[in-house]
Amino acid sequence: MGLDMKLPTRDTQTENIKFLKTIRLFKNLADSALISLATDFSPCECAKGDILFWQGDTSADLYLVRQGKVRIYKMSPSGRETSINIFSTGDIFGEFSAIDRQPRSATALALTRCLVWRMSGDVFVHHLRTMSDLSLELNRVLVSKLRWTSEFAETVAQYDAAGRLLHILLLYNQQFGEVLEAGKSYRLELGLNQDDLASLVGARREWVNRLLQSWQRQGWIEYKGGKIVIHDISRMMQERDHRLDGDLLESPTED
Amino acid sequence: MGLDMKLPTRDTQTENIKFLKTIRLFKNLADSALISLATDFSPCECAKGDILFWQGDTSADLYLVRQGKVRIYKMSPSGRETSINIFSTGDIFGEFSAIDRQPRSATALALTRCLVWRMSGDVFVHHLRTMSDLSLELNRVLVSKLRWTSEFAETVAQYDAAGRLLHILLLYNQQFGEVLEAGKSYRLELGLNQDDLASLVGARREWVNRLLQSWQRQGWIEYKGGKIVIHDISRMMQERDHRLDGDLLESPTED
DNA sequence: AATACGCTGTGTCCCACGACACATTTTTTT
DNA sequence: AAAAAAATGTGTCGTGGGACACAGCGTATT
Repeated sequence: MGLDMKLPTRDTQTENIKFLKTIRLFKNLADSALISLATDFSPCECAKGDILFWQGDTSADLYLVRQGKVRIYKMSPSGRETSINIFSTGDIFGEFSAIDRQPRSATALALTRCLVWRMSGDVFVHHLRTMSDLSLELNRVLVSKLRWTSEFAETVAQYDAAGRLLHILLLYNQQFGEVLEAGKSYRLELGLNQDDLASLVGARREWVNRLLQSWQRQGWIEYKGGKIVIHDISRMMQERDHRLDGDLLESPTED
Repeated sequence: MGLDMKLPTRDTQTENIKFLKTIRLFKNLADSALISLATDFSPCECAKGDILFWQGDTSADLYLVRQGKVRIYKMSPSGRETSINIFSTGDIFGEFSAIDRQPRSATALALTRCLVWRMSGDVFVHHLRTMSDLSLELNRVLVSKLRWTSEFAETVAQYDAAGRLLHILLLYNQQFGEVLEAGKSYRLELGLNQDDLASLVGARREWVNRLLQSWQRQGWIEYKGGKIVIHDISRMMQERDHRLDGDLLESPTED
């Protein structure tokens, strides 16, 4: 969109190594290991709108985002888009299929023009096998994802629709929100319309609309064309927690 | 409860090895590796109702169920118990904390008298570090759990309460159901009362009761004191899918 | 400029499900 | 066996939120 700068296609080796060191998965590795990894990544530029892989296909490459944003999404059986993840510089994705050779569970779409590094799944597994530190760190990374995902899975059902919407917005804000005033206001630009949001939280578009409207009227957020400005994040978090099943009796909050 | 047989406290070494080979995480390992693992597990008998670890504590042992059932559950902030998982013979749990040294995210409770094998987290990590096959297989196991959990997280919100209950019952049935007639009827003994089921699916006990009653009246299941007999599993699956958001328009099923 | 299509706002109706209130049954304790 | 506690069954009422219908709007297309 507004990104018109040149993508860095010709980094020097030391720059590459420095970059790899910023990735959690790689940060504990020796330089020699990093060099070996770096040579097995092949840079690959893609245009906005390009598809890196499709849900269901059997490719098994691993990707590392060097520049830009990639969106991972899934189609539900009813054909609606569900579950979103946005990866940007420094994030790794596609590792599931590299590791277990199962078909892709989602589609990866370049949201902006971007530069990604790609490594074949076989090569990655080879590195895992030979670098025990890498494999161990991957264990840790996967465990932390799993903790997070389980936490999420276990709590979704405890929220009502409004709680789920707040929950998801706050989660995305943590990941992608641009800070306007720390602990207070943020800008979230997900490129999701109300239909997308609705399918994410398992609600109807109309209801999402009404919720957003009402929060907007309360002055907590501003919603305009997929862009959300959060004015009072702590109020939103409070409201979300308030909507946890069973919490409803307590805390005599009047509005 | 009805389990009065002796727990096997003194298996021979070959029996132990044979047992370890039935575990997905270990099944590809060489015998020498298995022997080394087996000696680092210490068997540990516990009574029904014993707590193996508490949510929040900093123990980091890994457990392998040799006999019996263990339930993993969590307290929501509002103090309600959310049951997450039930493990039985051959299942491994507690590996998260062993790997990342974070506090336990849930409590482990022995549902029956059971025999578990325990290994210190440090020792386990040591094995991971020295057996690359083990670490690799752990990565695969974690990825498959992640795929499963994400899938679950993404779909829960799409079901109504009845759909979620069906969904969970069918999942548990896959894991623990005793086959009465393949593809038709099963017996499920979870040791969960209606309150537990309700907290699992984010519904009220009374509603769960009404749902179970109604399915019972339809002849699909039988519910008695925590034991569920499924009479017509395909009918239940059909009903569950029917309740997936967005599927409601199609399939003119009359009942 | 005109038609069209995708997104957003809002009203109206209605049912799935939560809240509360008890009755009844089963299990546990003494 | 009696008493207490836990779990289950059922009625009544209120509401969150889904279904449907249609009215702006904005921005692509011709």
